Amino acid sequence: MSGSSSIKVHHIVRCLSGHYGEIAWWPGDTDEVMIGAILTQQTRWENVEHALRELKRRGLNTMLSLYSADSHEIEEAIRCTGFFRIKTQRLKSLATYMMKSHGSVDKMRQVPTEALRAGLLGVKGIGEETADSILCFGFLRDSFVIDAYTERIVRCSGVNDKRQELKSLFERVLPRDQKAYRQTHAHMVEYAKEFCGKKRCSECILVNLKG
DNA sequence: GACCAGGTCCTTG
DNA sequence: CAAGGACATGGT
Repeated sequence: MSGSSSIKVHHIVRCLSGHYGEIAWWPGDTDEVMIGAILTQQTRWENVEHALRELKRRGLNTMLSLYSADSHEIEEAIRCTGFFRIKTQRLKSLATYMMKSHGSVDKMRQVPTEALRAGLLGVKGIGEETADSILCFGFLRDSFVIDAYTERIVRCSGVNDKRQELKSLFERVLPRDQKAYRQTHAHMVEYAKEFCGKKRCSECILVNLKG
């Protein structure tokens, strides 16, 4: 919470940026980011990609189409992502929120970030990480995503704040550049997958990537 | 077969 | 509030 944590986070961000540079992350239009954000919950991205292709093949890759789609068909398309029944409900809930509260995805673009975030969090099945993913990657807002990986990485450096604290910490440290928000999150995931196996996280970032 | 994956919700203590 | 279980398929 103090300056010490800010410096550590700043250092991590700089190290990762220097190590990975600019990388492509989470392509897709706003609808597909919203869908992918739900599908990727506790699931590998490769499985999500497969499901997204399957949805697209059936013309179910938009909020509008999901709104009126047959739930069983959605379930079939996203089965490979696991939790497919509950995720189908969540997609339906998000599509319903979009329709009832805004009328279209384009209308959502006009909503201020905080209001949109509150609306998304009101949807059952959308928590902080999913909401921030949608805001950051789908609507290009300055809302940093804290996931399990990010939490694990900063913990290796002795930053033990909880997710809500981490979010504001990162948002204080990062430049006011939306692209930096996206890149930094991408770097966190990339690094964690490479070095932070659950078993031995002892080799922390400061060791693997010497500042 | 065991264990984990870019979470979230619900129930208990 | 913290902890534990449920949701489910696919890869190592």
